[in-house]
Amino acid sequence: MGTSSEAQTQQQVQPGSHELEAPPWRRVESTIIAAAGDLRALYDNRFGEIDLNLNLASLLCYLGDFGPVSQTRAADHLRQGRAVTGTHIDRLESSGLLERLPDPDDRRVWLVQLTDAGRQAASEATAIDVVIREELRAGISREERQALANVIVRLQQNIASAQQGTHGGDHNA
Amino acid sequence: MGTSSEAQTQQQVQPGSHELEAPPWRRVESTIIAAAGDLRALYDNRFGEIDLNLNLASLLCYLGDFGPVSQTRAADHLRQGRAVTGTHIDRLESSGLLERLPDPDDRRVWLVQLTDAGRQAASEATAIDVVIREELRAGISREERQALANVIVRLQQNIASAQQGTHGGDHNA
DNA sequence: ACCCGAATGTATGCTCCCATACAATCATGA
DNA sequence: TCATGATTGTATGGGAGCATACATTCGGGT
Repeated sequence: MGTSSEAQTQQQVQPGSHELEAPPWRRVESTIIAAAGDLRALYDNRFGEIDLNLNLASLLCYLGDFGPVSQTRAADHLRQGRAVTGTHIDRLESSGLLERLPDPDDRRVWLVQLTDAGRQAASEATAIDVVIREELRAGISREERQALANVIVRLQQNIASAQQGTHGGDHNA
Repeated sequence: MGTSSEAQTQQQVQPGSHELEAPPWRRVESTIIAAAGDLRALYDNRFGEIDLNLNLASLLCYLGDFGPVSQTRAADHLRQGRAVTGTHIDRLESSGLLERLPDPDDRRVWLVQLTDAGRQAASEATAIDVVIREELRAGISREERQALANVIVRLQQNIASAQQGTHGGDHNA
């Protein structure tokens, strides 16, 4: 909040009063969504310092931990579409952080593998992640975090069940 | 999601084994982000049945609860930019769910107000929200939900603090 | 009266992701 | 062998949000 001209764009937090209680569905659900947005923004900003974002860094670290894998495998792991993952790999490849090797057993697939620079970037990304998590831990005990994750996982299961009952609806024939 | 050809696109949950533990940062932070994405998708799907999405519905209900307001005020409340809020209002206006009244005291602002159809849609949206929240509550006690929200709010404060220390980086001066 | 900073709503460009469609390739069965 | 279906990676079109830039209008100071 250096300049005042950016203030209204940045939706700065009211110092004293949180406006979270006001609307009818400012409840747990929207709290989670809002927190997730802030979280993602924080990660993107920090990873931006090494010319990455959360998804790029996740991909990089996944490749660092599990050897060369196919793009589809990486996409499944990151819970993203194959197309987007392909473009991510394009970018990281053009940055020299990874390389595509042909799979000797299947001419359709590329085996994606980190380069030395990629391994370096992955370790930097991991370091950044460690720092962020430490900052976020302030005032929150390990038990609380575990309980939090526990409840959220159950929540996710309920979400999945609810989604099955939803049935998009607009898809005809 | 009836046909099996869409299955791989939809990253359906593996019945038996959750693959959540594998990667190094599949921790609380990414759990929250993932859950938020699923949550948003669920809301969007359900609200899609009345030709809305989560943000549109939130805007609608906000207008329903708090009388006519300016677009900037609505944008601040929904934690969105003014531009996007403007386009949302455009859409809802062209759907006949709200109308723009000139502010007699300030010729720059539009006072946005629900129409009868808008009030109807808002009440439908609220009903949908109630149903969803009930589905999501399964197996999660009130205390757990409150503790969850409590921790997340503290987490959000930590995120905000961390963001202040981040300094986007491309902003000079 | 006039001027200059601030605020409102809008247009534009950018990024990110999804969903679909497609060619190439594999794999299975007749 | 060869035909059919499934799978991999990619191209394309679309939706959604952000940040910036802009014209218009307000407000205060001189």
